[in-house]
Amino acid sequence: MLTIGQLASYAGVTVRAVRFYHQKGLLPEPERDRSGYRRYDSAAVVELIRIRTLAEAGVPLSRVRELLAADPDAFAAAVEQIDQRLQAEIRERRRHRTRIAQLAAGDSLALPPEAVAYLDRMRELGFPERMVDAERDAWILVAAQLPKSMPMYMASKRGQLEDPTLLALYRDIGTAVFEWDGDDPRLPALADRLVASIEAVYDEEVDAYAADPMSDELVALLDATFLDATPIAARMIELLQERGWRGWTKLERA
Amino acid sequence: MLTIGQLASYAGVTVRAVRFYHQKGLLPEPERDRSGYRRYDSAAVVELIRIRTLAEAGVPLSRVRELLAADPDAFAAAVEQIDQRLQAEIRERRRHRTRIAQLAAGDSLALPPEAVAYLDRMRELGFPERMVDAERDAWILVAAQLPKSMPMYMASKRGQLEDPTLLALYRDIGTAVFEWDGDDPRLPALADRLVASIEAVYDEEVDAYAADPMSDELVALLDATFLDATPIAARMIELLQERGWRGWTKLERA
DNA sequence: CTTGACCTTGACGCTGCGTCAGGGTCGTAG
DNA sequence: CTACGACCCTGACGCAGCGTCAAGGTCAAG
Repeated sequence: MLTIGQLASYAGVTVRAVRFYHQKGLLPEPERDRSGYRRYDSAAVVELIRIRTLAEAGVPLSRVRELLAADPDAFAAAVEQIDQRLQAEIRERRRHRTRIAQLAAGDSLALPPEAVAYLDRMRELGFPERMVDAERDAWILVAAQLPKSMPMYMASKRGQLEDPTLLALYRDIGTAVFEWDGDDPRLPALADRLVASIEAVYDEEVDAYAADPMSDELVALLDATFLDATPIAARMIELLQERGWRGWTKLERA
Repeated sequence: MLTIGQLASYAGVTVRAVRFYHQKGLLPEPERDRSGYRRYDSAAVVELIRIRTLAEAGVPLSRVRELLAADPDAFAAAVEQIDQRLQAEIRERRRHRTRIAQLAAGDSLALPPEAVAYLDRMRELGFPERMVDAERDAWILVAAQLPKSMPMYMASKRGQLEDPTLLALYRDIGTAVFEWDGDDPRLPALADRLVASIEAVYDEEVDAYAADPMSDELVALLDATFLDATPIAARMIELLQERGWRGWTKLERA
């Protein structure tokens, strides 16, 4: 007759695990000897090895109990289901791997590759780091809500970076955002240039964006981010409104 | 300013998760409004999305905290380590899949395929089911301790099944095990036949088994299984001893 | 004023055991 | 005979990462 320690070592599990299986009703409690020790026969080793085999195959213990008692058909069906679960877990891990592979660089935390490329292009063009950071944070918010639209947005933004007029405008907006006060006298002129560029592209862009529209909440969040980020925000929105454009993130003709 | 519910929905997590991240120090507790509600700015959304991105990539929360604060080099090293872990988990699931694939048939619970094949061959040859079951349980014990030796054991056993003399002996032992009493008068004659077959193969088999020897404990366990299983066991061991062979599972010249 | 949707803290539940704590028991060695 | 180390016993807490009540307070709309 075996003690619990011997049983456990034959089956390759810990003593604690054996007691746990007793508690869960997976393995029947054996007779006790006169000092209260559990005493097992060799059949218990076989049972325990069966339990361990299923458990090691990733079967939850609650199902192990069913499986040990199941007829061959039910057993086969259960095995099939468990295999499905394992496959799903493998797919999940694979997705995680590709995801963390993208995390190698700092920006890509929570951003798709095309957004990382866009931010890198901004850096190449000499935009200041804090402007890139602000853009990054805004795009993280968009990517979380509208991941499918990110390629479209990024293609559009990258195109704008290659237009010298727009590029100059962006640079100046960057300077204004980080260095000007809300009452800076240069703001109206900047608003004029911005309105001109909006009017040049608005009609085609609005169609592209309409396919997968931002929720009102996301628009409000991005507007709030802008207002939090710079003292010129409120004034700039006012100036745009005076010029016939309402909003910021999602501009509309007033 | 956002409530906890809005924050959570922007980041795609549950309210409970946000509070949990606060509790774990992953996300700083924000200001409260006059009624005690937490109020968040949009930067909190970005932080929360970062946390969620790492957590979804399978990073344990304790490491998420480090990672959010880590410099790029440490971050890259940590990412590498996490990737290793994911790969290991994938390999583990793959092993589990192959393992449960073997479980499709009942015997293969805890047995390698060659053992299943051996048991199937026994069935083909008309051995009674309970004898096959007894063999199966014994081999489960061996496979748990000496998995690498199973091909060798099974090759040996399968060879023996194809020898007509040994086959007849095995059938008769099976009958004796399940149907005779310990004092059956036919036992001495059966012991004579068994000894003859042992002596025919012992010297070569003993070398094969010596490469990866059974522990004394395993031998004792298998002997105990035999003694538990049939009333003829004790007498048979006696008769073998009279004929110069000690033991059962592991026979030695006395 | 009521309703229903939110917010608050606190506590327990889940898996599969690991790890004390605070005992008793066994076998062997001195 | 006693001491020692290696076992055994039960009971309880701990772990991750939240989900899910419980028992309230708050807010916006009708």
